[in-house]
Amino acid sequence: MKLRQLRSLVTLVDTRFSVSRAAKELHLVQPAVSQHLKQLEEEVGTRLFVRQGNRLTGLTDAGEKVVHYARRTLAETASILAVGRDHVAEDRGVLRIGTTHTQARYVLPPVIRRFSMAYPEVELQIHQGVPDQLADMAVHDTVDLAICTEALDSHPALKVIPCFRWNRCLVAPTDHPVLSKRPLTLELLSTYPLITYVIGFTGHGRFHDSFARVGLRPRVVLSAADTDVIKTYVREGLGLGIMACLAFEAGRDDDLAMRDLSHLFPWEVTKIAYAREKYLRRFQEEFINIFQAGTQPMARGRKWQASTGP
Amino acid sequence: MKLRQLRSLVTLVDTRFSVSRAAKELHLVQPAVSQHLKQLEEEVGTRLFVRQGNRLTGLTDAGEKVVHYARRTLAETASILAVGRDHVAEDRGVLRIGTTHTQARYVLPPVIRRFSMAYPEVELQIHQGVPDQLADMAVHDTVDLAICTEALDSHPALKVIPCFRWNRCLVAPTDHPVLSKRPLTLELLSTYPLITYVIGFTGHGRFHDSFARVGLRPRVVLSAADTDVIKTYVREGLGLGIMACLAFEAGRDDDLAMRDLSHLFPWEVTKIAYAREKYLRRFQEEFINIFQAGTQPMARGRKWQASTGP
DNA sequence: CGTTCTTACGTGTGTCGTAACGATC
DNA sequence: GATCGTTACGACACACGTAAGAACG
Repeated sequence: MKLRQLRSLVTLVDTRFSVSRAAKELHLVQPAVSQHLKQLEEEVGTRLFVRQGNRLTGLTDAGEKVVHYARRTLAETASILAVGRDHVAEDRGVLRIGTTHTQARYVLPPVIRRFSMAYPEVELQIHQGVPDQLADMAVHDTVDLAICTEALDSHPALKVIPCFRWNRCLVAPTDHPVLSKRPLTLELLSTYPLITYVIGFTGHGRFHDSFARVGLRPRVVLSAADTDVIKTYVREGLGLGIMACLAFEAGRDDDLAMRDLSHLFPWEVTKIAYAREKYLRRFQEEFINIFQAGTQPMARGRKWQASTGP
Repeated sequence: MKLRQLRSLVTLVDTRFSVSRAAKELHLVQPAVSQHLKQLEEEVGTRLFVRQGNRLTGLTDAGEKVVHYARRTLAETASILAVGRDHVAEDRGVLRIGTTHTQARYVLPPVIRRFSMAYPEVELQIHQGVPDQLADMAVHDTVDLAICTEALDSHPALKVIPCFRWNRCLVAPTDHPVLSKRPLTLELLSTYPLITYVIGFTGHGRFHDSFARVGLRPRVVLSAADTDVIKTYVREGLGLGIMACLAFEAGRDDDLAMRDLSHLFPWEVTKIAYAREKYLRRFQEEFINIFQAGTQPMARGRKWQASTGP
C-alpha cells in the first residue's frame, strides 16, 4: 500500500468520482490515478467501487470503510510534517480558519490584529462557509480551525472549545415606533415584520423555538446569511432586524437603534473546533488562546490549554 | 513521505534504536533502513534522533511526536487491509489475544471452544503477559484484543468493555484447621500464612487494601504470577491460597477445599480492550460477543454491540 | 463524436542490495 | 578487531507520462 494510492482514493471521493478531476487535483494524469485505484483495490482484495460500465460512481461498503481509514491515515501523515514545520520555524506557516460571515466580519478582526502582531510571518487564510461545511472542513483538514456557533458539537471527530457567549439584539431605524415601547416582548416582536439569519446559521433554530414555546410564530419577511444584509434591509425599512449584538458597530451603525434582547432568547456559544487527532502547531494553539482572551471569556480562569492526550 | 520510512522509524524505536536489528526485523539490509530514516528526517526538516557519534540513541522532542503519529498512521493502514480481509473471507484470519495466565487457563477455554466451532478457519494466537504489557500490546496492535482485569482503564487509546465480575476464594488442604472456623474474616485470614497473586496482577492492589482498611497486614509468604503455582504451594502446605474462584476446578482440585470470600474483598471486573480506532473484523467482534455470553454477563440485556463512532 | 476510463509501452526516478569505508566500543 | 553505522554504486523495479484503444452518453 502506498500513500499516493490513498491520496488518489480520497481525492476521487472528494471530486465526486471523477478520475480525471482527481488527477487534475493531484497534478497527475488520469492513467496514474486509475492505476492507483486499481492497485489499491487489488491489494485490499475486494471491490471498493460501484461501477457503471467502466465508470466509477460510488463506494461499496468496504470502500466506505477504506476511505474512512485512508482519510485518517493522510491526516496522520500531515501531522508528522506539521511537527517538523513547527520545530524548524515556530512562527512561520499558514493558519487556515473556517468561519461564518458574522464571525469573520465582527469577531475576528481584533483577534487577528493581535495574532498578526505576535506572528507576523504566519499567513492567514479565512474560508467562509455555513456551519455544516465548516465542520466538514475541519474534519477533512481543509481548515485548521473552524469557528462558529452551530453544527460543531455533533461531530465526534472534532474537539470543540467553547469560547464566548452572545445574544441577539433588535435593530431598527431610529424613528421606528417599536423603540418607544417597553418592555420588549416576544409578543410585541411577533407583530412586526422581522429580518434575521437563515436557517442553519447562528442559532436560527433557537430563534424560532423561543417564539414557538409561547405559542407564537414570528413574521420573518427576509432571512439572510450575513449580518450586513440584515442591516441593509433594516435601513430599507423592510422590517426589524434581529441579529447578534456583537455585529452592531457603534460608529458605523449610528443611523440604527439597538436594543438588547438577551432576556428573550437563549444564549448562543461560539466555539472553536479542530480535528481531534490533528497536530496543532504552536501558533495554532496560540490563536485559540488569543481568541479566548480577546473575546469575553466564557469562564475566567478556566483558560483552555493544549493537551497531548486524545 | 513513504510508509516504508515510517515503518522503519517505529521499528527502530521498537528495537531500542538499533538500525541493524530494525533492518533484520523488516527483512531489509541496514543501509536501506538508514536511508529511510535519513530521508524521513530530511523531509520532516528537523532532527528526530539523539545521536552519539553516528549511533542513534534516542528521540528528540520532535521525534517523539513524529513516532506517535507514525504509529497511528501504520495502524490506520492496517485497518484498511483488515477491511479487505473481512470482506474477502469473513471467516478466515488470525485472532491475536493477549491475556493473563489465569484468564487463558480458566476463563478462555470454553469461550475458545465455542468460537472455534463458529469460526474453524480462524487461527487463534494467545499471547501471555502482565496487564501493563497487555495494554501496550493492544495499543501497538501487537494483539487484537487484550483480556484482563487491571491496567486497561488507564489507557485513553483503548476502548474497554467490561465483561464479567469475579471474586476470590480461599483454597486449603482438606484437613486444614481453618476450614472448621467460621465466619471467615480478614482477621482470621491474617493469622495464617497466605499465598496469592503478585503485585500488578488480578487485583492485588485491592487485596492489600482490604486488609489495610481494617488495620491488618496479611502475612503473604509467597506470591505467584499464576494460579497453578498458588495451588501447587497450597498442596505443599506452605499456606492458604487466596485466588480467583473461577480458577478452582471442581474435578481436578478435589484434594483442596474451597470457600468463597466475596464478602471480604471487592469484586474485580474482567475487561476486553482494543485500540480505539482499530478496525475490528467481524469474527473479532463476534469473539467479544461470545466471551460476554459465555461468561456470566455483567448486566443482562446490556450486551455490547459494535459501534462505528469513536 | 466527445468525454471518460483502460491498456500498452517507454523513460526516468527511486529503492534495495552489495561492497567498501568510517566510527565507536 | 568486532560491531554498528554511513557512503558509493549498480541492478532492478516502479511510477509517471505519452499514446492509442474501448465503453458510455
